Amino acid sequence: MTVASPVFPALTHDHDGCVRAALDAAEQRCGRRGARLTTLRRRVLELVWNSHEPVGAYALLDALKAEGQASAPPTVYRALEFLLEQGLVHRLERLNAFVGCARPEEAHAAQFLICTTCGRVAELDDPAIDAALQVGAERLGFTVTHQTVEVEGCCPDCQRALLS
Amino acid sequence: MTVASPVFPALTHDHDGCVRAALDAAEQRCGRRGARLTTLRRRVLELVWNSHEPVGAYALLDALKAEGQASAPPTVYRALEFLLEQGLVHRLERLNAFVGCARPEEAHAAQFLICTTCGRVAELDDPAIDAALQVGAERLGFTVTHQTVEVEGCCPDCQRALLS
DNA sequence: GACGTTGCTGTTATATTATAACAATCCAAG
DNA sequence: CTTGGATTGTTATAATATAACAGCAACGTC
Repeated sequence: MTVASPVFPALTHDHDGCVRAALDAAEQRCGRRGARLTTLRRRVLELVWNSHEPVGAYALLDALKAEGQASAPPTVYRALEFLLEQGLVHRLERLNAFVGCARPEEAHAAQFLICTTCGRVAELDDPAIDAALQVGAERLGFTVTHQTVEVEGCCPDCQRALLS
Repeated sequence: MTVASPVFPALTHDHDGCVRAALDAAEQRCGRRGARLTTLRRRVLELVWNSHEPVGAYALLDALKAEGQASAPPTVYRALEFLLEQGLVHRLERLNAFVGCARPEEAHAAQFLICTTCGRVAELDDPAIDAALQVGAERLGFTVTHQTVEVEGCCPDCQRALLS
């Protein structure tokens, strides 16, 4: 079986396993932290994980409505806010969209690679990038509280596809 | 006289000089590139430069209206699009707002330090950060076309102010 | 188990940011 | 001068996000 990848997932990977793993990790993390992963929140997390592409809030809203869940924008935004707080999803600022967090276990300053060809996103957690940022900021006496690092470009799969 | 700073400008710096320098650089750059820095575009650039804080598109729109310029959202967004293309302003994704480019002369991958206390923004052009990103991306076979690096935190001035 | 408190969800309304589409105008090149 | 392309004006609307309040469910305390 193919395992969920921390970078660009294989085009044919066990995505159901991917989602299950994410939901299990979420249950555990919320349990430990005394946070309530309600049915709605769990469902939104699952919807976010349904692809490795970022999902917009209104796409999630439509999905909820489609399955009969009474929903309006705040329904989705509140669930997302919770999931962000718990470190279970990330927000991509350039896209106004959300992806599941690849490493909900540990605290981390994430960086994202966004393939503008296929739309997939890979989450990096590269300490070297983080360090370079900290150093650059410190040199100006600036104290960092949060980083947004989003890199656009072309993923390996799409580069191969474009050559052939 | 205090000179325009590439990082956080002194609280009392020659801001008029700052703006004039930016407009002059813009004229030159557009001249060289055969781009038309029209009255409207020049005026929008000037409004962006009126502070070192990021400005939203609708704030610019209000400013234009206030001075009698017939304006609607497309007026401002089109001017901003032009200025972005020419490398004269940057867009801050986290804030949906715009700042003047500190180094319109040269091509560069910019990083931004956003002070969440005073709202000012400093533009970095730190090759080490750029390099770390390139390396991290290459390691996955990812080709970078654009970077968004926005760091939130507390600037030196505000740290001092908070201590006293 | 009743009760109050807290947090979660539903609902309506609205704010904020951004773009589509087409008409009018300007301007530079021939 | 006129013609073609770029720029601006104008109207309408799309897409993203939040405020405010009401109802309800879960949780601890007695």
